Amino acid sequence: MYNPSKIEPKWQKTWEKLDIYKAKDFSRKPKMYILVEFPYPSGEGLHVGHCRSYSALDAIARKKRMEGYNVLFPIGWDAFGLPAENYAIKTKSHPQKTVSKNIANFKRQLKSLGLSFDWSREINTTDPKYYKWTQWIFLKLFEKGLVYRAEIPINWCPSCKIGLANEEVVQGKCERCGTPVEKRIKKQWMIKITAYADRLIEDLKKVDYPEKVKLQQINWIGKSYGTEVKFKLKKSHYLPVFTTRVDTIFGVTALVLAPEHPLVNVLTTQENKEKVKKYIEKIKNKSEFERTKLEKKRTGVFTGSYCINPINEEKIPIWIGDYVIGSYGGGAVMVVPGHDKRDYEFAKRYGLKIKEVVRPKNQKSNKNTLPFVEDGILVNSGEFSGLSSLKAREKITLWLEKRGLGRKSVQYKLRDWVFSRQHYWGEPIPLVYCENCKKIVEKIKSGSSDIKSQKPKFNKGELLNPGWISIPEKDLPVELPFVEKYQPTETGESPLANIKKWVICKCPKCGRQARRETDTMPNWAGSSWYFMRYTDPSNDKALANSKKLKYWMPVDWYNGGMEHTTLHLLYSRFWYKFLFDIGVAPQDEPYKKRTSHGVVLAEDGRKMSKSLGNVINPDEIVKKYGADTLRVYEMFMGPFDQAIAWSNKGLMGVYRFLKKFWKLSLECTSNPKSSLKIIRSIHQLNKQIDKDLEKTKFNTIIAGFMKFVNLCGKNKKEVGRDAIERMLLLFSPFAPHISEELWQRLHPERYKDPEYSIFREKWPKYDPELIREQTFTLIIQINGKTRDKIEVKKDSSQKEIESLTLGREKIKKYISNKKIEKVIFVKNKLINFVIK
RNA sequence: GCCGGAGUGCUGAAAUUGGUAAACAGGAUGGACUCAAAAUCCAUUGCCCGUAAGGGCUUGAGGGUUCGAAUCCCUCCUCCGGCACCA
Repeated sequence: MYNPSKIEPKWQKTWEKLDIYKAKDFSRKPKMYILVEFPYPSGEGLHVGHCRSYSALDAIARKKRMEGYNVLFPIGWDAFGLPAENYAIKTKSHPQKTVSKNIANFKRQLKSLGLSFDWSREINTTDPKYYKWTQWIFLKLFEKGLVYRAEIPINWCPSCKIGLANEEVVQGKCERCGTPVEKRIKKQWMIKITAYADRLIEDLKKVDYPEKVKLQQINWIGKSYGTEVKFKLKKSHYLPVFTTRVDTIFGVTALVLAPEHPLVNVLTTQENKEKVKKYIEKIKNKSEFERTKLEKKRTGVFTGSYCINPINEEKIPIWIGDYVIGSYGGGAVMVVPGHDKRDYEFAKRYGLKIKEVVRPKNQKSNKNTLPFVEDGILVNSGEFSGLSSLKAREKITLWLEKRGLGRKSVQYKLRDWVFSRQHYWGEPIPLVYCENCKKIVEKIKSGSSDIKSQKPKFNKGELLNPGWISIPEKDLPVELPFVEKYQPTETGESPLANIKKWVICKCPKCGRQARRETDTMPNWAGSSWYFMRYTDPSNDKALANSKKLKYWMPVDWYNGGMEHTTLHLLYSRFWYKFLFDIGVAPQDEPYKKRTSHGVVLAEDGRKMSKSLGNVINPDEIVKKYGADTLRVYEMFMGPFDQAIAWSNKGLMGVYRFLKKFWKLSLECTSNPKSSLKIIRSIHQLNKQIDKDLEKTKFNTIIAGFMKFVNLCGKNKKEVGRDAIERMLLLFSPFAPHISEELWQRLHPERYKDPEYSIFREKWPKYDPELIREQTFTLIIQINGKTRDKIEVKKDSSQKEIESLTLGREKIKKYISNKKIEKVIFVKNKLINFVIK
């Protein structure tokens, strides 16, 4: 009887004792670093979705070990962040406590699945020994001038009185209480990820990611090429405007500024002051949701000022409009109503002129419907009329460039990374604010004090952010103090701000009183470099030893969810590039190959959630049917990268299969040799697995195993030990417990060595000679329709086959007295007679 | 709106350098075993006509290329994912 609850814990214990999955730093074997996204240890426990991707990558890790690789397959905990904080608040227990409790539970669950993680390298982002290095990396970014402070709007829930992360805003409302979210301006730490935008796009060429992921990252970064045009204001001031369609510049009939544009006040004339003020007030009161989702109508107000179009000296009115984004392209747009949909609507609404300056190619008539938004041929554009849009963009930009009125320009949609959170449960930002140092830095900056003669030396970040001073490396980590009240505060400040004792400190630069930064890092911080820490998890001199980094990095295969494409995956690539630039990382890309898994939905097709009561608990499945059943089922359920609903019936099918296989292998071992049919079939399966596993086609691999077991079941007398042994070796990465148990029953003598395990065996190689078929099924078609098939000797010539097939009764009947027009012959595949 | 992906039996799905459509599993139906149920085993199962032999049809819809299309091209519909006033 197959009894997984008996054999599984037994082997899990043995494997742990043998330390069989430990990765060795440095080895003559080739290295293979296989990585799964480390989980956030939630209070709900392990999700069957974790099991899906972890068992799949576990199978790959196990196979690679058997193939002779020195495999690193580590695991850890991403335990900082809002969910942990909220869970702690909900359960009224300190996050430190809940996190360690949840980790213990997760660990037990992962171990009960028999995953081959190297537990000696377990890491935890909330461990001060770990986040010391998260803080260190932040300080390096600061030191190199990539960190700055900016006033940016955050999501503010007026009811809960806290700042919300974007992920917590659902359809413009607070996730918890449903109150519409407002924008509040707050000073935040920013990291200049935009400085790496080009490299983040360019280097995608070097890596093996799904095209979908690459495209999504490229779109997210959103690079567009265009021209910055300087519109003349009064007193030789200029207003720069970015456009990708400089070919339409003769059609400009207004400029529109974002409401938050810095020149709004200057440009508003006295008589328009009141109107503009009211308008901006109205915009501010609109929530972001209303501005983007509900109200697609473009509104605006005239400032009363004009500027001069540099191309033709035309006088252009300057407006303010809510459809212009402040943070993109300088926050100003040239309105070309004839050739842009939004501008057209705006112009119609406010009675602005509409000019046609581009016409479709091959069209001469004047009855052209505007707006015409595609490229075409320029008209009404002075000396540039007649040029194609493409040519005109080039020529006009050049014309402007020569006169100092414009230049080529590149814009990105990617914004800098908002790096501070006003929450408790995160890494403290290792900076202090010192009034005294601020004065000194300001003096240096104003030139009244020479930087070289200054006693305390300031780094680039300190000069860029006057008053903000780095904590010296020797004083890291800045530990998160234990507090009683970790709830978000009414003021929107981090709860750390209330701990006077912690906040007030000595400035490490000048020794005078200073105060600590009380904001913490976002939960993306710790996960942006964790894969490096696995190479050397307990190093206290560096984030990891450079030789170990050089040996293990880059990650050879990284699997994770699609939802991390534009956040975690982009952030961690950015940090790795930065660490490469300062000589810490050995390459400029962290992951060689990325694959992604689909989510596991509930049986009803909806997302699993406690409130819907449709959650599948892996513990129960393991208890009832065993870890092997769960693992194999989750690999079999469907294509790996696709979202799939759970099915208890499907799970049962896999359980039946394992039981069948158990019986078969115990019955068929007295016979040493299998028939050619059986042995050939297992070699074919061997080949299929080698091919399909690289493509993450786990479902077809499991189907292959089932097919083979069915074949054996129908031909029991032909099945021998040799086939079963090979099957066990092939099956072991997918269903490790049952395979090892049956292997032991086949080879009890080998297990006298206490160090022995099936996982110390070599991965079997298939014999290409053996699977080469002598015959094949010839498809006989008439006019492309299959009418007959016969077994034919391989490599038969067309002549041989023609005489063979034309003699057949069935074929004769079809052809009868009709004329054969053409014969199509595909070697070793088919013959097709075209008749009339 | 833009960008990406997909649409195949009752269900999850296989088949992609164009060449046997529906592998494998679930479900269903019938049968064996059983007092009975569970478990197990056997058979059937894309649809239509036919007792059968056999024939016809079939990969979201329509068109095209081809000896031959689930696969390539065009138009359209639907669903999923991402972005969303990015000038």
